[in-house]
Amino acid sequence: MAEWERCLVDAGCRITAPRRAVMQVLRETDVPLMPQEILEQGQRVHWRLGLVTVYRTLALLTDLNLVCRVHREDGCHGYILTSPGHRHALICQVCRRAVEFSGEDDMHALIARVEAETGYQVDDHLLQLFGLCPDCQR
Amino acid sequence: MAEWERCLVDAGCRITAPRRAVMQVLRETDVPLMPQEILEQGQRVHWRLGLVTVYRTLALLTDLNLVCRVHREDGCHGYILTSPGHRHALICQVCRRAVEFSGEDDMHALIARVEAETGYQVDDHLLQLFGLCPDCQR
DNA sequence: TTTTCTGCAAAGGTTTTGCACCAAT
DNA sequence: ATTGGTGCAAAACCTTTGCAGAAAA
Repeated sequence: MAEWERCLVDAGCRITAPRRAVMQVLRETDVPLMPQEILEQGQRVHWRLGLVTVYRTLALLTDLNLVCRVHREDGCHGYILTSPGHRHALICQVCRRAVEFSGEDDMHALIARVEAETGYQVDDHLLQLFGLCPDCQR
Repeated sequence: MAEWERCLVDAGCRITAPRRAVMQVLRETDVPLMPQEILEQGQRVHWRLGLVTVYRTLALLTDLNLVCRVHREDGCHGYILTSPGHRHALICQVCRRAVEFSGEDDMHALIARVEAETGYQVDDHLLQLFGLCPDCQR
């Protein structure tokens, strides 16, 4: 049984065809996909898949921290698998291919400084980088 | 004439009552406001203000870099005045009060490292911090 | 007077909800 | 057999667009 399936079972959830389809689509991409795109690709795996179920599945997987949501400047959201220990996305502005990176060391330095400057206690952060991937630089 | 008015005139735009109302609301808050909230507060200044005009004004002010948009975890957007030289928002999760901070030095270090690791060329970044402001820590 | 701006209404797009049926355990 | 999940339809939102009238320059 795959790790994500164990995770769902432990949470008291069932393993279903729609959930398998969504996970399969997400495992096959390194571009953050929007719910509509996940639907279209997922229907090639499970033709009865509906958009509502995609939303509900993404919400579940996000709660379980198996999937994370990235923000786009236009306000839409894309979803990619969560990579353990790598929490931030770097997204190509041309082909939208995303890689994740760990920025914890530099972030800790920045956060400590901002906490000292502002008096705020920082609990969470949202960091995304945008640029050109190696292929699109040519 | 206020600086923001000069900025609009230079861009070939007119100074109107709805635009004054939106700017006044934004100058009186340190919490990022959603368009609907800007409408409600702006109507106390200019009762004819409509939601469509709020959106159009925010788009204009954002284009002119007088106002910046912040992302919330729930997917909504808030708007606050742009502070020169301070590009990132730190938002209190209890009272939503926001301060801006400059993180350029640490960000440059992080970006240089990520560029070296991934081969991407990084052009832009989205960074927001969330936590507790001094008042809400008690 | 000329051009831009505004407000309304309507459309467009994304996300959520209600409900009856279906499927996993 | 039970409980949770699914899909459809419709609702609820947020945001944009078309257009005629109003206001700034």
